[in-house]
Amino acid sequence: MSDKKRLFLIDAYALIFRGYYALIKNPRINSKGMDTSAIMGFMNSFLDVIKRERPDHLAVCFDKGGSDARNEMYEAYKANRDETPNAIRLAIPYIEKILTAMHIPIMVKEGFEADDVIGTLAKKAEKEGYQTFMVTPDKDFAQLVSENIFMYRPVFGGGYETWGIPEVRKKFEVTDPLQVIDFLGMMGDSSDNIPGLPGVGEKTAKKFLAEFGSMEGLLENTDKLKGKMKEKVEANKELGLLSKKLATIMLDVPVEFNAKDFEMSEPDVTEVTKIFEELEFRRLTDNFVKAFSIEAMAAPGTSHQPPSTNKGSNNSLPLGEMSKGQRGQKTISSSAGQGQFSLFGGDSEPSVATEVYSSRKTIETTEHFYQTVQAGIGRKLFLQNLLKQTSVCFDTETTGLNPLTAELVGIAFSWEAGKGFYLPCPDDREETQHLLEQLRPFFEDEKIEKIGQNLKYDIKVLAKYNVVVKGKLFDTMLAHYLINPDMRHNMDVLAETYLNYTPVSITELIGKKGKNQLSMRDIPIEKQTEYAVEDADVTLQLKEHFQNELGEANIQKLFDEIEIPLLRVLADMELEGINLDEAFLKKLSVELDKDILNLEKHIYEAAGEEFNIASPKQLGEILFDKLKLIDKPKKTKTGQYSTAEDVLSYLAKDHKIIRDVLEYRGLAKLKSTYVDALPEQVESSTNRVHTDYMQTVAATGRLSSNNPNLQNIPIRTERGREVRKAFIPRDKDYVLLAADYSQIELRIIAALSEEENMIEAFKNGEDIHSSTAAKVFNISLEEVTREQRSNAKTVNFGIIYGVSAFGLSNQTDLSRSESKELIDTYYKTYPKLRNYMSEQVDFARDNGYVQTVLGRRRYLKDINGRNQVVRGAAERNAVNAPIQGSAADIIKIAMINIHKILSEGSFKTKMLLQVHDELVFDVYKPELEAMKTMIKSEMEKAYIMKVPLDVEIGVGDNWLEAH
DNA sequence: GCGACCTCTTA
DNA sequence: GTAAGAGGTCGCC
Repeated sequence: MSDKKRLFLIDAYALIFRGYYALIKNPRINSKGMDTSAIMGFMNSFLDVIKRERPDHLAVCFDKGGSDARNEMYEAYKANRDETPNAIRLAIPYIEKILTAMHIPIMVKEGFEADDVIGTLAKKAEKEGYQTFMVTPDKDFAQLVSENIFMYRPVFGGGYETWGIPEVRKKFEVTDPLQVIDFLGMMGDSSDNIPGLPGVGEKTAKKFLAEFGSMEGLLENTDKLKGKMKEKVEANKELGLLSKKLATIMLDVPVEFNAKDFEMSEPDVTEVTKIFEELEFRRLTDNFVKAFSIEAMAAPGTSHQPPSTNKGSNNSLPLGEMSKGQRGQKTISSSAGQGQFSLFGGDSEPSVATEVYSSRKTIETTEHFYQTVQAGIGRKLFLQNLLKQTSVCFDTETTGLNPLTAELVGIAFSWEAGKGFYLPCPDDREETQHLLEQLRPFFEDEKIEKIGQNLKYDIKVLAKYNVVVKGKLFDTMLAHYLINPDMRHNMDVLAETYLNYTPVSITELIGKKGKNQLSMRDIPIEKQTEYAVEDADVTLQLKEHFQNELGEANIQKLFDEIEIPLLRVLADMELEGINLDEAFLKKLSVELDKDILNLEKHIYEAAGEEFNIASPKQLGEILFDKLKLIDKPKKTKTGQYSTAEDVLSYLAKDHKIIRDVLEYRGLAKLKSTYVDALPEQVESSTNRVHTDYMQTVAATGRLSSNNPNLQNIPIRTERGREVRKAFIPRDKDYVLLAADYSQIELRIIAALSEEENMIEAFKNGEDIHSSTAAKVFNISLEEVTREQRSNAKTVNFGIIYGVSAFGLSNQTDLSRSESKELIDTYYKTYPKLRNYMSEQVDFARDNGYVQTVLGRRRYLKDINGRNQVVRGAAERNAVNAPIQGSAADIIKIAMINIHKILSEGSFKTKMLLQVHDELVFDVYKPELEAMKTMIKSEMEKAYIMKVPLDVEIGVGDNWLEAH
């Protein structure tokens, strides 16, 4: 890098938009319901640039009031851009506030776009001998690139690329970056509403530039063109010249480049931290500190003093002193000078940095009394005291995350905020068992309420020691899931959000996961105590917080009668596991391998070379660049060719290679995801597969399953279905029983909407899709064709998801207008269904949430949003969440009741799996008839509505047969 | 080794 | 159009 001074000019809006849309699928929402994606996205990029580049000079440039000049030239200019999303408009003042607090120069010029401001400044700085980096993803800026002016472009997937003259030449196939203007003028830009020349796209524009060098060159030489293109270009000369003007970044904005104004200076750390905390940003504080500490190094004289700390001042407790000694060295308050805090050189420790600047409380700034209880008289007294309590929070510490194999390391207890006890477990398993026998009276006391975060885990761990946790339970994770299902529920987040407290981080304690990660057992007992008791203490405090909120949102009943009892049910199912026929899968794997190799051979032959078929990138290049199977291949959002199923299926009938690729894909997926992966997941200690049900992940109230996911085992295709044969009963005395709710979601929507036409059909036991077809097409049930039924079925499902004519036509052979007609007739047939749907949307608009039959809520923050797309999604959620969620509620009730009957009746039959509308059981053969009746009846009467629920029972020697 | 992206599996 | 989890590739650190 040359020793020239460097200026970074940041295109604020471009980075804000990019940040916002990058997170659109998974927007960051804080506890106040504010969408902070745009702020977060922008700040991440911004701090990243500073951290990477340590610029001497920089400015962030905003637009204000749009470009007067361009609006004058062309009134449609940027007119039909989508309206700025609300979240972005709200973000701007925050971003300005943060930048101001950071003392970052902000450039705005009323009546000019940021492009023009940046362009003008870049050129002026160049004259002063600066190297300028324009930080923007917007390719329009390429026209400004020169020997000393560069584009600094964030790329998807992280990192940046610098575009100098060679890069621009290559990207745009031009000799001079100025030709980028001609390029943009020719092909136009829909997002900026630059019209461009009709019929000219990227390819043609490049061709024209290569031949004529510029827009003017092209327009003077239209006689060299032929056919349609000639006519079009000649007819649009004016438009071409205008487009070029619109695409030209102006270099005469009345702004001055005074180097002094662009110098980096010391930020107001307290203020920045305050704003971040208000927004509930956590990791960003790390990044901020990191980015600016480096700058402190580069510019001696600036130093960053932390806000006043009272660290350690009131720590008179023994444990506090221990930790003070451990941590003192890392904190700035104990270091002599500013150099100490430099993170220069790469050995940075972000978590430490956060601590220094955060005003959040930590174990070091909070008075606490955490005590280690060793064997002997102390423990005896502790146990006596423990049994006197009515409500106790506990937390187990183990050697790992798998409760089947993890060993207890210690147990923490707390029943008063700020206080708690830790009982370390001996390394020896038998001695630990002995300790647990002493604790058994506590755990099995029905009268003592047990509080915890993710109690399912602790209950499973203790079950392995034959200890049953009895009595009332309060799980803070479940409570928060009901309070706000769209947020995350891990304890660190909850503590920071609700208690303004940062708990000791587990990674700080045992290291990042991977080769060097320690086990809790390797940590000194004093440290274990701090960490474990803090968890119990924090959880106890969270409980106080959440208890009130449950009442306020009317979800107490749902919590007490569904989620809490279900936790025990799930723990039992997970501990039970399911038997897997490994030999069968092994055989299947060999067969698949043979077929895959064969397909590979055919594909390589057709392609004329060997390549990685599993790489969408390589596959796309072979199919569309080399074999040119199609003129205009569809691209993904990252600019790769799309090789997705629907794209390829469309081509399949004409090309054998495509059919082979699709089959290859199917088989490879099957093999890697299921046939080969499942045997790996067999738990050696039980010889069974134990999935982990997540009770707080799905925003609608459904469960999810992982390690392995047993809720997506193939069934649709013949080859895939084979995998189900590998799920088998415990032994020859057992069979598998599968019980499925038939059309539960449609029944729910029929019942909730009180749509008589549909209710009657269900009551009469009609095939609902045929019945719908008969009504919609106005024919008798007997006259319904397969195609009509199939279309009716698609609409029925579509309704549940909030269908559009567009979506429907994509899924059927129907055209867009036929789809629209079908939907219209459908609504006429079932008028109350439509009413119900709009009622849900209205309810959400008025209340901000929708709810299920049991009152489970889902908050829809975008329901009154201005952005069409985002609001549309919220409206579909308003329709779908109560349906999907009510179905989830109902099967949960059934599971709880069935589990109760099975355990109280000491049946040998066990419930093993839940797949949203299906339950799978390992049934002891002598109990089979009783089970069939009991399960069907319990599931059907779990929740009584105006539509009867119907359950289909299947029995077999494997999961497939049971269907 | 980690994360983004793409693709594919289920209800 | 709703709700999930997982595997392979590829670029980044």
